[in-house]
Amino acid sequence: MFHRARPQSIAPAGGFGGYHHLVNKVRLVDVAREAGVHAGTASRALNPAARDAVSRQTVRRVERAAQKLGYLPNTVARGLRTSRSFVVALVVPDITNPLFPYIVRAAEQVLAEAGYTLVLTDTDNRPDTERSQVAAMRARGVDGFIMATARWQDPVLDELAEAGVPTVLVNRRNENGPFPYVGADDRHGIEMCVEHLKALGHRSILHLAGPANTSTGRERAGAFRQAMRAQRLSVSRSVVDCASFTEEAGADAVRAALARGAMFTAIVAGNDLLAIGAMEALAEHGIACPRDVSITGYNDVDFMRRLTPAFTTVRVPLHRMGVLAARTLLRWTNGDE
Amino acid sequence: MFHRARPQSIAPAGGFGGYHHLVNKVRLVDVAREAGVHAGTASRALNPAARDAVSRQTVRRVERAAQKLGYLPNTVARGLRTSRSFVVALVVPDITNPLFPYIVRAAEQVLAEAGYTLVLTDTDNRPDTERSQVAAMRARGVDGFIMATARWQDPVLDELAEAGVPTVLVNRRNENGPFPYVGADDRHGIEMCVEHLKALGHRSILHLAGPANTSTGRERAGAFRQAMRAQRLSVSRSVVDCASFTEEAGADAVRAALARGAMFTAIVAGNDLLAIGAMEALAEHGIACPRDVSITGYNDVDFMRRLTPAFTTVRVPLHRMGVLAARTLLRWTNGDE
DNA sequence: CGACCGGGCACAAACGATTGCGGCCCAGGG
DNA sequence: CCCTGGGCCGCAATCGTTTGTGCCCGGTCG
Repeated sequence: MFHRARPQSIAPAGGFGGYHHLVNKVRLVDVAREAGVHAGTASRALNPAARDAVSRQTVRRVERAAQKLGYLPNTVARGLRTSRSFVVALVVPDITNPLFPYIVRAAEQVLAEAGYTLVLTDTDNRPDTERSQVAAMRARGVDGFIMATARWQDPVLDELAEAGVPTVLVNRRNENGPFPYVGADDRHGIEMCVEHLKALGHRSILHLAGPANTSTGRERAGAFRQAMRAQRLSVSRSVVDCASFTEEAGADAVRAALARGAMFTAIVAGNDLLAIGAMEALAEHGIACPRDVSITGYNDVDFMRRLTPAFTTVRVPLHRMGVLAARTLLRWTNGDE
Repeated sequence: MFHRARPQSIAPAGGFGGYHHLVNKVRLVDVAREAGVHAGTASRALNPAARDAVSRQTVRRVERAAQKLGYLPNTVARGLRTSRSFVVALVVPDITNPLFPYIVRAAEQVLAEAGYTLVLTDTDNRPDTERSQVAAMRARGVDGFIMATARWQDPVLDELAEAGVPTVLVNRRNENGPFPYVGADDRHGIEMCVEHLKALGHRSILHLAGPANTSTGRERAGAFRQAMRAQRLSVSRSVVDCASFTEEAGADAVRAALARGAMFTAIVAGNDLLAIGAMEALAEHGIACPRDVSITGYNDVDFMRRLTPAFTTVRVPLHRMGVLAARTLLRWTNGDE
């Protein structure tokens, strides 16, 4: 049950008027004049990489002047000249999916620390908005992309590859591209689920596979089949495909499986959301979750452990993935290697 | 229970090498040459606002040429000349707080549609990183800020106000500033909670108040007192402060209240997370949640309804808040009013 | 003593788009 | 026939920073 709050919007009386953009009027020339040198010299003095072309004292004078005037370099002008923006774009399919905020947050911290800025774009799971957003970011001159939206066959990634834009894939990857990929070892995770369920005595296990156009979907499915065989368990008709990584898709898949009379005592879901959907569908048929059927999830989204019953799930090092993805991209854009 | 997945990172053999930045080599001059006109003319032809200074046919020729060459205007150069970046910064305290992704997503959609780009910065609830991030964004020349981090007394906001940077507050606001604010009507929401609990027969109600340096914390507390008085219920010693909007703080507050022998049959929590923490602390004392004590939350964070027991909570129109905040900022930066 | 060298700095050309200004041409009116 | 006016377009300055080039000067070596 919930109550609904009234929205509210307070505007200051008299509108917005009265502000002029008086921000940051001090340019490099001003600093140079204050220090009594030419702008070019001031530029070198402030640039650690070119600082050795300037005398010790001049560096100090310029620094002091910059400090005094509160100089902030104009990133736009610099970007125009150097064709580097120190901006990277992070593209996610849906930021409200609790999986992504952790990645976003981690990447942003690493990038900010390195002097980069992160722009976020949410594609709402739509390939066409993904395409247009990526184009917009490229026009904006971002230094690179972290893509969390990879599909197994992904034209957008192909274009990025062809254009040679520094790009790192996270969480999902495409079939064959040149891009570095940062993700968890799904094979191992699924393996653990199957072993866990077998140890509990289960023999007939169903897998709810994520969409086949995502690497996570197909790889977990493949891992499931392999793990089942390794455990000498039957895999015939034990994998059912889900249209997307959502609760609805999970519920639908389970309903379909029940309708065709599938027999199982446990479910390995490709995703936490699928697991929740599965549980709901089972409940519709009077099947209780830990009692009649065991379910494992995937991702260990934070609230999983607060649910009743608590799910067994695979924890994915989301924070570390974000960190790693950002670092990998930085190594690339900074030209190391 | 959870299993832990091994992290994994796949780098393409041979490193990153082999890419050169051959992206978007076509400039306005190229388009102009293709169309047989001067760059200035091409610029006007492509700019809807200046298009009427160019003949019908020239516009067509330029457009065709741009299309053919795949011209994308260089946003950086444009930004340098016009001193507008078409970028707005959205500052959140913690993106993993499930409250914010909805706002982020909504704002980003509105902004993208208007040709703007959203840069996200997560301050990790630290005022100093907030300050430095805002400075960095300003140097980058963003057109405006959407701030979701407002504290009741907030020097960063004061600086933005003094500098005249277009800024809109969302979800939280500061004590007295000139900035438009978009949020829900907390007073009304809390009122509904109190009425709801009273209708259930509760007379001794405890309020877990959020931090006093946030508007949401203090306003909900004020609303609680007012609503209690309106219902002719006692408010003496019925408000207990929490250090932050976290489960731990909620649990601590309830433990403290129990320790000092507070009597209550219901709790109005300032936040869903506080509500969860409260429930856990009660459970420690053998107090069951819907049976012995009723709890209401606030925000209707998505998973609240999956918890057992399901909480009564106040749904806040997060999406609409994001939309409204973005629109408000756009009106400002576009100079309307 | 002249030539050479190199540190330290000024000069000016980029980067790519926008925009005020002025010139050209043609039509229409005096 | 000349002048004017307006539509259309080219010219060049401009945004603020980076960076290649070259001058100047003091010192050292032959």
